[in-house]
Amino acid sequence: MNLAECFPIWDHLTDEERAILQGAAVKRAVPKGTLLHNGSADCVGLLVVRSGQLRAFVLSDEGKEVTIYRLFERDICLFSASCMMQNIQFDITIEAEKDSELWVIPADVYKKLMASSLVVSNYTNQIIAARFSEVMWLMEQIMWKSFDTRLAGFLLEESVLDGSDTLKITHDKIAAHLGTAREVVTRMLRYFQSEGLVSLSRGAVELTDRKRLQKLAE
Amino acid sequence: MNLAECFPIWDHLTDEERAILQGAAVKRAVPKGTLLHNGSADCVGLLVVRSGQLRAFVLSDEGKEVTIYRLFERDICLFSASCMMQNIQFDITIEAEKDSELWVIPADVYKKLMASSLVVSNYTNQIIAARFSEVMWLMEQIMWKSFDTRLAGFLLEESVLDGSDTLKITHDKIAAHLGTAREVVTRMLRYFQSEGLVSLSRGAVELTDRKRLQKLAE
DNA sequence: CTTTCTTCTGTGATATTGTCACGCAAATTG
DNA sequence: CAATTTGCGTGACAATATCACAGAAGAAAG
Repeated sequence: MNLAECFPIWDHLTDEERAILQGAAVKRAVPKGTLLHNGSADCVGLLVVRSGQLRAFVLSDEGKEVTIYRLFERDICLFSASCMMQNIQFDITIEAEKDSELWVIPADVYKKLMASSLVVSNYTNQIIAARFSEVMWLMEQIMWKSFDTRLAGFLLEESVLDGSDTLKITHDKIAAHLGTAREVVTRMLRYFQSEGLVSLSRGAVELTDRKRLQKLAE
Repeated sequence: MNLAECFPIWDHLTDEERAILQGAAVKRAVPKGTLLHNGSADCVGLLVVRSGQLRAFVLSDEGKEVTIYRLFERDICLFSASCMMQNIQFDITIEAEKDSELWVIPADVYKKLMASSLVVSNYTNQIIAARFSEVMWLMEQIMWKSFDTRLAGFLLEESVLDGSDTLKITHDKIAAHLGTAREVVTRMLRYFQSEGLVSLSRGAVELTDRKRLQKLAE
């Protein structure tokens, strides 16, 4: 997967701009679990996902987490380069959720490009707006959906991403994704199991009744 | 308050761009309580606050609310023109919280400007990033702060905005701002009163111990 | 100035979710 | 195989949300 395929605006760039991007971009392969960006501590630069999957989440002082969105093939992670926008006043953490291959584009290179290219600037706008939308969606979920609904939705989403009915995931991880406590997940999963929606085993959740889960998730 | 004073980038626009903006902008005065934008139902265009105060909030299906941010003099409200960005996938509602004077700039005019002016595009970026930051802040508050903390913070903020220690506000309104139920607000306020932090009367909350409220709000 | 109506507040009962404090069992390591 | 780590289960309790009222203060109507 080359850069051109990841940037839908590639065709609208000048030869010079393409050269700058191509010249500055560095390939990087990271194994599952790698921490790619840690709040305001670093400013690795723009990450472009060539393959694999990243997770963006918020970390509280006490170490609690909530996943705010995911990044897949061709997605661009701006917030690993949030230092280049002084108006971004929050910290996000990014980790590789699967073994991934990335392009890394230094923040200052992209910043210059944004400052000089209308196409890049407008495209960046689109990206931020898209992430913003995901966060708003999450907020509405957190505020107004009950936990069973959110859990059912999460399980279904995971099973789509994994392409399998049996999720290899611990209650702890699920809790971190949803921003709640492990016990809460355990209890709800047991309830789901008693209702025949899932089947549980150590480190795994098997979805046994997608239809009813779907209904729960609305 | 003219347009130039509201756009920090005014000096960086071409004469033509200024003329376009100036020609398209319409003054509008609205009384407190006016609904300026209602989800995806309309697309009034960009709102620029000449004076007064606006409130942006999210509305659930059941009619519950949370305030996500406010707009003051010189602030620009993009989301009343969110129709011009197809990546914005959420609905917010905007209302005048005080009698306000606005400039209204038609969405298509601004859209064209954004598509042709690097300065405008980058500035729009900044605005979105700023709003995004406010929403992220709110999310962290909702997720990880207890309700007494949030309430104390809200009361202090209100008293700054009103420039008074005695807030003319009902428990219902407070609940809508914070996205919770009226009873919850009532109970916490009673507790605050029993602790000597506030003094309550019908339709009003008087802050009697700012220091301890501040400490509560961290 | 009463009466009526509406808005705002208070409160108990109950449901849901979060927190704390454990204990146990399955894997993993030495 | 013993020791340790990791994941899960559970009861007790705290915080917040929901529901169902009831009463009180102010506004409107007569």
